[in-house]
Amino acid sequence: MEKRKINPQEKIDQVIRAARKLFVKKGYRGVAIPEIVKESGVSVGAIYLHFGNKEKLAETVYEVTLRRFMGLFSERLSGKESIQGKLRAFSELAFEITEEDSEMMEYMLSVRKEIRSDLLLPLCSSDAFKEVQMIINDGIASGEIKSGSDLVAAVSYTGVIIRAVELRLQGVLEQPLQEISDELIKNAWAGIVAE
Amino acid sequence: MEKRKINPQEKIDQVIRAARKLFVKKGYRGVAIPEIVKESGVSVGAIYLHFGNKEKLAETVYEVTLRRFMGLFSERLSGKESIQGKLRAFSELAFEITEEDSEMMEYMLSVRKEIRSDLLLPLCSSDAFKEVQMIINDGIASGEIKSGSDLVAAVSYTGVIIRAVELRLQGVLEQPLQEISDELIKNAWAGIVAE
DNA sequence: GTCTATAGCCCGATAGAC
DNA sequence: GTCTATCGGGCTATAGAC
Repeated sequence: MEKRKINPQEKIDQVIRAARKLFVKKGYRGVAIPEIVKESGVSVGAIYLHFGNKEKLAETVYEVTLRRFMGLFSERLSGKESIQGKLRAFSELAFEITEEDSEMMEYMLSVRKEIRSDLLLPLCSSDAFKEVQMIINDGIASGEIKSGSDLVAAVSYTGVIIRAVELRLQGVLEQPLQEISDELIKNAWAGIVAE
Repeated sequence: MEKRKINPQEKIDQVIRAARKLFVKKGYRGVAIPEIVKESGVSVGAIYLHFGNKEKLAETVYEVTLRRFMGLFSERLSGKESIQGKLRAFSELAFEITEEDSEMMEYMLSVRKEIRSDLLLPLCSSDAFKEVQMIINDGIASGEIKSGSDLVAAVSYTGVIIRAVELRLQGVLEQPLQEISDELIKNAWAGIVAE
């Protein structure tokens, strides 16, 4: 703890942050390694030593971001018991991240199959979506959510939330999402609640 | 009509179609001109003669696709009088294009600011979205849609529809959208209808 | 371990034959 | 008008000094 020799992990984090920022702005192929060098302050050699190549770097950025989001989501979920409360927790987390770490949210929505890697699907279609879908399954089972396809219900609910995030990031929605959070969550819920 | 000399417009269209297909698959920067040559059967020289450069080609692809979508949308809207009917027309058009010309829909959802050009916002945030918002404004004025922010209502409705399209294109939704169209449209409407 | 310098490659755009 | 051959530039990845 007292040793204070420069932490290699710190450099790695700087590279990941810089890379994500640039990927969001210009896309994977639009970002050259020398740009990441300038943005992160870490040299080309160090980047290739730690990440191997550009594609591996992108995959690491993806995994770190995904892990962080799922961690935050789990935290928020704990303690919530009602279906409605869990879905509200998901929505409010999405809104908060959008306002407080818009770069992270923008990255999650913009990751596409630009990279050859087949593993890189848009974050919000993968684990987080599955988690929401399980919550909705429970809601249908308990009768709180109207019966029908559970997938359709999940699409309907998350659609409202994610679209709001997208349009906020694009500047179409000018107020912070927290200010319209209640209205949005009410609409999303109204779409799927049992009458 | 009998002259039958090769139509230059035909070649242009082939290039546009090929370029859009490849842009969807690999992103603007991921596509090299020689690939477009191979896909379209039109030579490098001809492409540069007609489009000037790669960026202009991308802009043309964008404009042509936008114009086509807005045209189809206008057609569908004519004759519809109720607010609910107009919104249904929008939704069903989106679902139909997704199933019958998935490349066009995927392009519309995937166009990002990859190109330097500032004019290229995601299609579904621009004119089509504004059109839907006007319909919703009318609905609020007439009392069919619950009062509140008109933007929020538009976000809520289109969110359900667009998210369904996205997940269908990604293969998460396995049935054709027409089969779940009614359920989706009912959910989207339930989110914003006056009680 | 970390850097800079550069090799090697591929792309966009053009020039000039037909 | 349409083609092919090619140039210059910028990229990723590596080699070798420190």
